[in-house]
Formats: sequence, structure tokens, C-alpha cells
Amino acid sequence: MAQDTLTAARQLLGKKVTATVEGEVTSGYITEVEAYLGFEDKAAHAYQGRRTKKNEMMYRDYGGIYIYTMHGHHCMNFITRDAASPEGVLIRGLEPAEGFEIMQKRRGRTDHLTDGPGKLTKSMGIRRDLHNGLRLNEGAITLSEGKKPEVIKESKRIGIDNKEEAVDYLYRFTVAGNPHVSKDRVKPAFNNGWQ
DNA sequence: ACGAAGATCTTCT
DNA sequence: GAAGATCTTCGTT
Repeated sequence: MAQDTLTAARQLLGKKVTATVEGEVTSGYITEVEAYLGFEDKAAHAYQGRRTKKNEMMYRDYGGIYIYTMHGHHCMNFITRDAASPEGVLIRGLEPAEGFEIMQKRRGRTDHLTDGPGKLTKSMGIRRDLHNGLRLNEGAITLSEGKKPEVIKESKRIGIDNKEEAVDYLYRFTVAGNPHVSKDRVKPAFNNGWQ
């Protein structure tokens, strides 16, 4: 079911991500994502077809996992198209489901475990050297049905202040009323914004 | 071989 | 709200 990346980003909200690392299982429901659209998107790693060893995975087929590191943190993307369109969705926030104690142990704290792209990978034990280039549902990381958002909120992407007009694109999608998102301080809605 | 940049996080005021 | 920590990749000498 390959389709356009913005649609895929919206549909990822509420899906359940499960990671099995070193025999320990953690999972969570997706609360926050951002779309990156390759050629025409100045904020994307694959802008204008830029292709390096680092972002090579963006040119893989739908369902691939692209993990990059920056400032000593790991960030996870799901690839949405194919080599002709290097596009993907960055997973920025999760609502913890299983493995809460494992997440706390890995993070060394008891709160704010998965409300940011670098935090959720650390909580789940996801690392570039272990998981970059794997495919969903064929290895340590699986995607399955989860919850449905009541309302999807659009906003500007985070952390790309120097990308000129790309900073204004509304390519960030969050579950309205869910507190497990980065930056925003949200008042929890009924049922954390799920249907 | 070197330097700069980066889709971040934590801690401090 | 601001700044420092931290580290890998890439482009240039």
C-alpha cells in the first residue's frame, strides 16, 4: 500500500510499534510524526536527490527503516516510496504500551520516556548499527494496528530553522490532546485523544 | 587530516 | 528561553 507520504504520515498515527532488542520487548502507539519529501523539500536529507552513505536507506522501497544519528542520538524513519522518490516519515513521539520498566532502565529516568525522536529510540533500544536498513515486520521492529486518533493536528516541523521556506510546511502531525509529543506542552484530552 | 553542521536532549536561570 | 553536551558524517584541504 505504497502511497503519498503525507497520507502515510497521517495513517501512521495510532499504529503500534513493537521493538524486540536483546530479548526485551517494548512497544508504543505513535503520537507524533513528520513527513520529509526528498527532492523538493529543503529540510529533507535527500533534498534534490542528495545521496550519501548516510541516507542511502531513503532510496529503498516502502517499508524500509532508516535510522540516522546526530548529536549522539538515534532517530527512526519509515520509508514510504522507492528509489525514484526518496521520502519518509520521522517517528517523533510514542505513547508507551509495553515494557515500561525496560524503558525506564534504558533511559535512566521515570518520565518523558518516548516524547521525542531521540528519546523513543533510546527507550526501545533502537540503534543505527543494529537496525538501519531492516524492513518493518521482517526483523526486530514491527508495525501493527493500534488506536485511532480522534483529531489529527497539523503543525510546522521542529528543529529545521535554517531551511528557508521549508520551515513553514505543515508536515508535522500529532494526535490532538495526547501529551506524549515533543516540544508542545499539551493538556491531556479525554482518553489522551484516542477514539 | 580537519572543521563544521545537524530532523536532539538536558539542565540551568 | 538559552546554552552546553556530544558524536557521526561529509566536504574540503
